[in-house]
Amino acid sequence: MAKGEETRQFIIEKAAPIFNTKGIAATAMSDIMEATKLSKGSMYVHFENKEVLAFAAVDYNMKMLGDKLVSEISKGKTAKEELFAYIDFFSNAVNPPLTGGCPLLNFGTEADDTNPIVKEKINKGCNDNQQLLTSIVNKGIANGEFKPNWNAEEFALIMFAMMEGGHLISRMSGKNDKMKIIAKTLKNIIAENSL
Amino acid sequence: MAKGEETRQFIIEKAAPIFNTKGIAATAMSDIMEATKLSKGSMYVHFENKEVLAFAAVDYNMKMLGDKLVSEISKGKTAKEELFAYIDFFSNAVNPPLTGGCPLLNFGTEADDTNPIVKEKINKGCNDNQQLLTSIVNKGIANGEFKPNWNAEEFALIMFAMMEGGHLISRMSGKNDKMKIIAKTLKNIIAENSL
DNA sequence: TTTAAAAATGACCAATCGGTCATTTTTTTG
DNA sequence: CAAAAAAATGACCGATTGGTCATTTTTAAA
Repeated sequence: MAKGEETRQFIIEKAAPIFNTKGIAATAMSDIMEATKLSKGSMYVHFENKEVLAFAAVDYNMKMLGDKLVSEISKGKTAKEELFAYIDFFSNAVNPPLTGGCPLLNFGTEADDTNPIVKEKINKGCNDNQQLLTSIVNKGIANGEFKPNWNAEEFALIMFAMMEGGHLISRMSGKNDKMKIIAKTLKNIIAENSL
Repeated sequence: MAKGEETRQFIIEKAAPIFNTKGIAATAMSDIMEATKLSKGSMYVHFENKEVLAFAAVDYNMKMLGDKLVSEISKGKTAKEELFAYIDFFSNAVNPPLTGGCPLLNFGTEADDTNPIVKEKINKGCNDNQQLLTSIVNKGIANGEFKPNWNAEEFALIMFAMMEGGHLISRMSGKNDKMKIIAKTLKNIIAENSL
């Protein structure tokens, strides 16, 4: 990797958790300068403005989360184990896999009325998550693991919505008890649809 | 109402939807000045600083939403109708009852790592919503409307989480189809637990 | 090793931020 | 109606914002 691209990636890595924690509007370029120990001029060598850096940070956060998620899911041997791995992966909202919590929730609520580009990125992230869940359920149906009449898309939607809502609730309370109940409920639904 | 209190309320009313749309950090006092057509000095007669105004705006948004919600719910004659009214009330995320969408989602995700006071306000809002749902279900159980073994608290949690998650999903897509599926699913669960 | 290109620097800029305050205007009170 | 109190004004302040650019330093190519 050329030096320029190396620095660019380094800046994104340092900026991503700051944007995810403070939000795009509340994050100043000076915050990134402090985190990277780089000068202001250097930042603008690699990013034409703050917005472009924010876009890259949003992408990076989503990719990191997705990679970690896929890595966890791939440990499951059956469709059921994969769904359980998904649930467990997001079940600790107090100490989430990403600094600042779920980027879909964070950037989505900030962007929804102000930033159509970020909004569309998050929309894609939501759809990707649901499609991932849908495909796991459908695989399990094809496997003979799950009941053939189980509505995969509908379950994927319900599960994703419940986990995002649970994430919000748990982060507000600073406690994980309600997320645990949601996880348990989802696992029960999966068990009910297992053969 | 004294003139001072009148102006104070007027400022809050104008500021509330702006904060709920743009977020606390991204809302400038100049935005409020423009919306109220009041001078900067006047703002600081009624609010010692922006943070205090933001607190008042958060409270106002939550109270407005709660009042509208209670007003809708009170139209229901049975516990089941009340739950359905709750669902319908929040089912249009594209044109939500409050400008900017759900303040619990908006302020919660902005405040979670940066503003403990707002965070606690939102935490209380989440708990109040769940308690409201819990009490409706318990009333229905006492009524003989619902199955006596239905876990009211657990359902309240699941329903609230699903609606918040659905709200996020629908606002990102700009479409209401998935929120409708969530509403239908919740109504099915209620029907299954009805006698 | 020389040289051209890329990267890094930090002083500098205009605009905007939250906030203050002496002054004027309006409202309330006696 | 007069006097006191409260409310409203807008010029002004220092700090910070995102962003620029001439200059220096580092890297890569010949």
